[in-house]
Amino acid sequence: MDEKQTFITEARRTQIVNAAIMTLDEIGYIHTSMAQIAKRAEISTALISYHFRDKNDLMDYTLMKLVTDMSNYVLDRTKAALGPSDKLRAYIEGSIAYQSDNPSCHIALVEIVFHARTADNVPYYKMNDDEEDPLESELQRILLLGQKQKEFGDFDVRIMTAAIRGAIDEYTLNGKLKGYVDSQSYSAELVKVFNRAVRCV
Amino acid sequence: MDEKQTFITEARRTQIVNAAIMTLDEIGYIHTSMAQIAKRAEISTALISYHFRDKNDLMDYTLMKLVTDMSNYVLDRTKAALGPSDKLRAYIEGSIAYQSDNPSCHIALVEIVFHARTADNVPYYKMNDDEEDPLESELQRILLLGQKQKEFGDFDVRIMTAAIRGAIDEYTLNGKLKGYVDSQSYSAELVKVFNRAVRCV
Amino acid sequence: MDEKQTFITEARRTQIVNAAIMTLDEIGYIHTSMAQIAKRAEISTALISYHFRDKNDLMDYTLMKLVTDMSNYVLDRTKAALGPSDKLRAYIEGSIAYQSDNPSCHIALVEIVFHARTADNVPYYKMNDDEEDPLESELQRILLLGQKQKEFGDFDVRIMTAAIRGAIDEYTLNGKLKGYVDSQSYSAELVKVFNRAVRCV
Amino acid sequence: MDEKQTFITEARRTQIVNAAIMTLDEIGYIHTSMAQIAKRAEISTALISYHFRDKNDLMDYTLMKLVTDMSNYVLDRTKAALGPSDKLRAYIEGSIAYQSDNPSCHIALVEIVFHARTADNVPYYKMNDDEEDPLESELQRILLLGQKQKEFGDFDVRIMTAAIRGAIDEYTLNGKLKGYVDSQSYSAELVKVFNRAVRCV
DNA sequence: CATGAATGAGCATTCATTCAT
DNA sequence: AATGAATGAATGCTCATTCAT
Repeated sequence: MDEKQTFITEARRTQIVNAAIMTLDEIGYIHTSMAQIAKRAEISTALISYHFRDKNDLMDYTLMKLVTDMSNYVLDRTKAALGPSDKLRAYIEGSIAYQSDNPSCHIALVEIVFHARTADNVPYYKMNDDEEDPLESELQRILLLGQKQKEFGDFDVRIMTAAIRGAIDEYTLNGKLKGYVDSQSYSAELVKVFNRAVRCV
Repeated sequence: MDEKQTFITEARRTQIVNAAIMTLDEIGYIHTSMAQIAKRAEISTALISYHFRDKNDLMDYTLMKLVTDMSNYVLDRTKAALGPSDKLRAYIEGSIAYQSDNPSCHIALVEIVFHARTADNVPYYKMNDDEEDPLESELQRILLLGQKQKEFGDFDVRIMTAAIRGAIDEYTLNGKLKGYVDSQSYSAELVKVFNRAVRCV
Repeated sequence: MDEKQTFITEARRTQIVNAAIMTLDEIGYIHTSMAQIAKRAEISTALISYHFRDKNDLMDYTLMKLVTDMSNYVLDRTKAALGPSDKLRAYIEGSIAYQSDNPSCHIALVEIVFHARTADNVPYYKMNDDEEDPLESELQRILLLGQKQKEFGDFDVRIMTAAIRGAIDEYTLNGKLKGYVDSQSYSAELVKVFNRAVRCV
Repeated sequence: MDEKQTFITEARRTQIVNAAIMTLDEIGYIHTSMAQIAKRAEISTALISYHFRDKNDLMDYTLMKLVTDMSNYVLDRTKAALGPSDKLRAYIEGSIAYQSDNPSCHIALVEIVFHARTADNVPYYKMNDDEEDPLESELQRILLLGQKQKEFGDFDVRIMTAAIRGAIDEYTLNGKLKGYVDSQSYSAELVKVFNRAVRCV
């Protein structure tokens, strides 16, 4: 019985989170009200309040799920690749492929990150907590490995990490870019760019 | 008389826009209501409505001012630099210096870009209109010049532009980064990274 | 359960509509805000928004109810009367009796008709749509019947209809009149007047 | 000098009143704000406040002008007519002709009468003050004359007055009617109707 | 577990009016 | 005489949340 209830509860939470993602993608964070999410989930708003403490709780949970999904997607590819160069390629290609394969999810993720704020009103994108971002760590690990194996030259790993990730995210954050190149070309060219950047003479 | 009145009006508009920037920085786009802006400007909300058609008008005007300010700041530096490599350095250093010299302005800019939407609910960051971004054009011009003068190698200019700008913006958009490196170090390292990326053998 | 919920909702809507009628009568259309209606209904304004799409929706619904009520009141009397002359008498007496028996309702009706406007800003009283007014139709039917049965003479039915209805409404629309004659005398005299008018030699 | 100022003042008041009439006709009482009137008069709202104590004062003054205009229009015709029957015809025809010759004025008049309220919130149309309406008095005088000269039969003069005036006003207040008959036909038929009604055997 | 009903707080905006100039 | 600037109050409406059922 208890198990069954938990199962139902879990299913509901998933259903709500998926509706939240749809809503975020379709109408953006600002217009994403409990009512809009409830409409898409075909349930009442009160039921959302029942399953999540408040709107913030729902957004946090949704963000977590989105981050985890994306991480798994990319990490699967980097783990499978052999050697730092190949792993770097897998990282870049995987990241951009995720964006174009799951556009709704990536838009939802962006909408939350840039709109949600902590209780003290600190925006998520400014946050500097101790929680580690698995994708960031993975990229750092790849770059360090490359330096250790002398495949890569000398550079500040965290800054290179930031540069690569910024360049990757630009594809979602820059509407004009999408109109100019498809995701595969962008990712292929980015691999070349950072291959050069990483290999100092 | 007419001049004086225009002066008063212009001063008020400036005051309101500055209050809007403060508000966006402090509490974020979502909580930036007319009332909050008015509070910071120490005027009534009705006075904002008197000087701006509506909230959207105020936000657009504010965005325009922020974009223009930042563009001028960076363009002043790139125009002064000689030769593609130096211009590229000036572009990167200028962009990041602006962010750290005018943190409120840059946050306000980010808040508007990622939250504001057109009448058809298209987010500004997804927009793909014909209006050219002077900073983007300048960077493209610099890269083309470098290629023409054989100082830079062969690469897709628009993609390289996107990569550089993404890497630059990462400094504002990634809270952890700021905790790790100061803006000068980040900008210095970024210059090195893209110097290598741009110079193919 | 479903029935009960519908019952509660219907009761609330009725309560709100009645409060709207009271408000219209007491302070007139212009001052009839959601807040004033809510105050009289002793509920929150948000609850009105919950039960009606918007203010216009509430006003339309209220108007419909008022028109229906008045129509039923008068039509009950004309249907019961036999022969054109008697029906005409019943129409005039019924119409004026309704006004004096339900003064709030009739004032509310007048306030809506003369103040409400369509989305294109056309006042209801100027509207010329195809929807038929049951009271107007009934009066036309009575007059036609009288002509067919040679009880009435020759005249333009629609114009006579307008004249009779205008004379009836004058009792509500002319404050001085009420101070001079009671409704029964007015209605009795009107019957005489139009009996003569209708019976041409 | 004083005279000149008074002249200017009077001209301004007239200009404002005319703008008010235009506004009332075009967008209705509810939307007739000081700003809308000022826009049409091509002056500032403050100037309206300077020339009229408040909005109510302006509306009262406008109503007075409209009533006077219409009265003069009709009275000119009834005074010129000879004999009760002819005067009655002149009254009905004149009233309806005014409506169709000065549609904006008549609409403005209706809009004020049905929307404006005294300080104690009594609607103008319900008012029962001692001030006499020159048109009402004239019609009563005509009917009394007819009875005295035995041209008209026996009936309550004030009620007949109300009936005639109600029937006349119906032409403006009933949008469908205008779609069905032109004003001349309506007025001709009304003359016939009340000729019969007035002449008892 | 799920909902309809209900609310208080907040929103952008409009308005008549005032006042210094 | 005329205006632009300014305001407080009020408007219709939306929202996240609560609660009895």
